[in-house]
Amino acid sequence: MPKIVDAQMREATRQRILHEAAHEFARLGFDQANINLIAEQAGIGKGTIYLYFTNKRELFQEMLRSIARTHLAAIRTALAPHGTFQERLERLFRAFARLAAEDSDSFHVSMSALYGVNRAFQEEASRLLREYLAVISLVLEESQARGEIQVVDIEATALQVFSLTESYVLSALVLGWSEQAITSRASLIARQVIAGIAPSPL
Amino acid sequence: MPKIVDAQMREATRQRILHEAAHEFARLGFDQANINLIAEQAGIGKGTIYLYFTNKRELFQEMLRSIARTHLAAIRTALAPHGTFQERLERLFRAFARLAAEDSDSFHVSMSALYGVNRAFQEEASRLLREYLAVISLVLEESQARGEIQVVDIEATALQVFSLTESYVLSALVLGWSEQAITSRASLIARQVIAGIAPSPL
Amino acid sequence: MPKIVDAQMREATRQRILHEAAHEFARLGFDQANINLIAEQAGIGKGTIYLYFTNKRELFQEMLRSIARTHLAAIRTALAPHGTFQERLERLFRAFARLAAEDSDSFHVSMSALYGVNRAFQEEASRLLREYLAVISLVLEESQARGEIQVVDIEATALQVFSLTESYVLSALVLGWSEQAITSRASLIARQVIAGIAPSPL
Amino acid sequence: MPKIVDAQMREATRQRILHEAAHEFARLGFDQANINLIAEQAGIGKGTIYLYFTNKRELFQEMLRSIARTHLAAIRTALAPHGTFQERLERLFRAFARLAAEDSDSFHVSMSALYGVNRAFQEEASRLLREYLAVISLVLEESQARGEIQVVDIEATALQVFSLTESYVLSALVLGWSEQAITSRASLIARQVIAGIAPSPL
DNA sequence: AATGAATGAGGATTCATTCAT
DNA sequence: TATGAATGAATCCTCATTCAT
Repeated sequence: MPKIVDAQMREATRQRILHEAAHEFARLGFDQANINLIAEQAGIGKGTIYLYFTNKRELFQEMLRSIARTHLAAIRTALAPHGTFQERLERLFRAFARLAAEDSDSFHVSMSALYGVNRAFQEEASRLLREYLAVISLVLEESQARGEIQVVDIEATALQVFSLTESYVLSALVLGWSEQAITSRASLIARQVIAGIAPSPL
Repeated sequence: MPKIVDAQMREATRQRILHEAAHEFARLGFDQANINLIAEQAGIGKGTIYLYFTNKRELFQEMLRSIARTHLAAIRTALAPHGTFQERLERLFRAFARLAAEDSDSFHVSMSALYGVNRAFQEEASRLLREYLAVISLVLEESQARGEIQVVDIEATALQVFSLTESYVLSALVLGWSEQAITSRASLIARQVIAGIAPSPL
Repeated sequence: MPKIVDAQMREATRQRILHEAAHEFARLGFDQANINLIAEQAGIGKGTIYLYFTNKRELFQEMLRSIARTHLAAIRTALAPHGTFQERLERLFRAFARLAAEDSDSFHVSMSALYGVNRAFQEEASRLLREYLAVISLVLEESQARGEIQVVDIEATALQVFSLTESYVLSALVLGWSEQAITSRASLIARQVIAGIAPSPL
Repeated sequence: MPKIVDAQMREATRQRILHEAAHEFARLGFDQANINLIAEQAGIGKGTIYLYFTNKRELFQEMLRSIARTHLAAIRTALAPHGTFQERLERLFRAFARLAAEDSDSFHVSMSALYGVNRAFQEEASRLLREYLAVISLVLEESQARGEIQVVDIEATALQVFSLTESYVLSALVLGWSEQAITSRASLIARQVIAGIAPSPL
């Protein structure tokens, strides 16, 4: 069955390229990243990369989608429907902190796409953000149905939750905080989100 | 007094360059932005830009500092010591929304520097972030002294406030929300921040 | 054996670049010489030149070394240890005249490096000059050992010999003399050098 | 008589420009030399230089002619018709060594024009060389008329004399010899020239 | 399929020169 | 006459992409 082996090899190479691409794009940004270097670090010839991806831009977008899939999976797992709403939020927060710590390349690249100025990728980044929000919104709706919280504007609230997790983690990274320091605040943040969503009288 | 006129002209030109630079850098990012085009749009020759800024990099940094000054001024005004803590926070949130709406170029560029991957400007961006946080921290300390809130970790809390304002606003921009839509939630966000800072028992 | 062919092709291309470079550098000098034009005249794309040489400067230095090797080989052949000292000197003089006539580009470039003001290459040029002098010095020592001449200061004398050959030839070129006109004086120059070295009483 | 004062001032400024130009051209060569810097060091505005010289090229040529005049004057003085032919030659040799030591800028610039590759100035340099040779030729003719020497080809001999002085001095400079070391060989060189010109039987 | 030598578009920067003051 | 701010032509070099092998 050489075909299957070939297909596996091909997929393995593809993943290796995506991995090294993430590393380089995270390190230098889209423009400064060097295709030749990515190929070299992936252990293939520089021409070969074009057998897997149309061009640099396409490589970047595929890498972005790949990262998005990983992140979304982590988000979905974290938000799995067991435990209280607060526990689910805490898990989400910790998941982000872990992602940022374990694969900071992916995290940086993803953030850069979202907030970076290169409008060329804004559309893709926007789609990415909407997917994130969709997952969070789903949880909000569930929790509302269960009477755990009471939300007026689901989308806006989802955005708040997102801001309070991904952006908080990123800012902390920029300031050089440890994963430990970030995670230790998970519970507080979760409580704060809930407080903001279902405010008790001041 | 031709000297004053000249100095005024010079400053006007400098500002025009900075403005167009912000536009281009916001549109295309640092690498893709074209110095020649910036000069052209500023109505000057391409060599002239180098009479005002040492090189492309310096232009970018100066533009960043210029934007930071504007943003910091807006932050300081918004956080001026009158009204309750919640009112001050609301004003801060509205100020950010307004900045983002009125000069989205500046906002994007500033965010890109903070969260973008171009490590070349990370140091400057980090300094910028610290300045933002310093202003917010000051207000937190004041409010704590007045007994309005009770904060354990000032710096971490300031970061939360920052995340919940600037990042929220930016995400909303990415999603294409109107300033109206963003501003209308100012009160809620402010309440949420306070809830997170001085949590009432759940 | 495509490898050998490739290596041959590569070396051929390299030589073609060096040749055209010598032509352009001789025509316009280091600064005015145009890399793009050199590439074009060598029949390759402008990027290709950088696959063979790091940069313009490196190209110039390599070209200089290449010329130096050729000149040194000619000098060594001319000074081969057969015939009288005067005959060897005559051969040296004729060799220089021939070099200047056959590849005036190389000759000009080499002289320019020695006497030109571009300090950037002075170190390399100085090394080049010392190599020339070393070869001549060797012959002087041999001839002295054989009792043909009597020299007090070998290095200074070598410099004299060098001046009276290379510089004389170059000046003649500047004045537009023919190789014929230059060569016809070889015998006289050789005699003069010997007279200066081993002066008979006036 | 403000006119005379003005004319004097103008001439003084012109000389200052020429002096600084020689310094810069000697230091960096024609292309790398910076007009602005020359103006600055001459204590005038960068526009002013164009009130004295049409353009950079013209400035260089004027500077060359100015240097040539100085050198020719030194040559003529050295070769003044008193003393034996050998004494006159010795004075010539010492004069060159002194010129090279006292105003190395001029010496380098002049050599660079003669032997440098920038063909743009070759015509001017050639003219310069011919003037040098004309003066030397005159002396040769005189000395021949007096029966001091016997020369077959005046022009070629003049070129030999020139090579043995200017080029020797320059080569010595390149090798870092002191003026002392160079001058001390004046007598020997002069004798050698005469030996070459009026060879006694070997 | 894999390779990497060759390509050339693209752009930041310098600096001689102009000209309004 | 003197100035220097403004100009833009000119060019080295990088690197994504192609294509012959």
